[in-house]
Amino acid sequence: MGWKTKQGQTETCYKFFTNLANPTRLAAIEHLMEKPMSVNELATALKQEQSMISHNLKPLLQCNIISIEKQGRKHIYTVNQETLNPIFNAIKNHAEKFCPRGGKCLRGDKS
Amino acid sequence: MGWKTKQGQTETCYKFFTNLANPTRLAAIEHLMEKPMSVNELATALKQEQSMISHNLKPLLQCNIISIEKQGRKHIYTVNQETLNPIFNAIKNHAEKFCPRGGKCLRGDKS
DNA sequence: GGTTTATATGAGTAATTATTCATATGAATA
DNA sequence: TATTCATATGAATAATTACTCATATAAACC
Repeated sequence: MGWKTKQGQTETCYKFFTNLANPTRLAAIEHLMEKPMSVNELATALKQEQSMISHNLKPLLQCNIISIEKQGRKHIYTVNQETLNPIFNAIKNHAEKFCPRGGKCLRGDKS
Repeated sequence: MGWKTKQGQTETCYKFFTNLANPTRLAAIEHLMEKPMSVNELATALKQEQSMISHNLKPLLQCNIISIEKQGRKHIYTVNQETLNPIFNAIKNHAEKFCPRGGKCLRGDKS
């Protein structure tokens, strides 16, 4: 496809949004925003398999949406608040301002 | 899945990011940011079928990421700059600050 | 060094999402 | 009102992405 070789913001954004357009990864991010955690802690919190969490953290790490700090055999993941806060705020504002009834249009609700 | 019924930012963001995590839709947005356009103008600019453009504009419209103004038989689409500008700026900053060599990590480049 | 604990990886399958082609709708104009 | 132009929709298929299970790696501790 043409866009794959195209330089510019579109391509950069595509990768970025792709990383965030996943419920497991977003839930992980939401939890990590509360406090940094290890893979198993996240797996427990999200009631998901450890391998699934690992698989999903990987692309976030590659994009520096999260970072890792190894403490012994635990890997503690931390979110990049500097990047994510403004984005989440922008979406929150969007939902409030442009979406009727508290962002209903953003929730897969067809009514 | 649990997250589908869960209230809150995660779910709202999921729908939002899903809409943007697509190369065709991002390319359309990029073009519409230059100037508002009709479906056929976009199809020509992106070298894509008209029906593909229509299919892709639909979810963006539902989320108010773009808006429509009907001029006769033409449907002119306009991007919601108020929402998109801060998000794209945040990603641009992220790429510059956190990604080596101009955001290479965001471009599916494994090197 | 062997064992336990923590995380990562690979490969196959399931689920989701995108795209295409045919056709429907709907507005303008002859 | 028949025709043309512009867009939307539906349904089938293609492509992508997520998930699961088995297993590998790797650090800590005995």
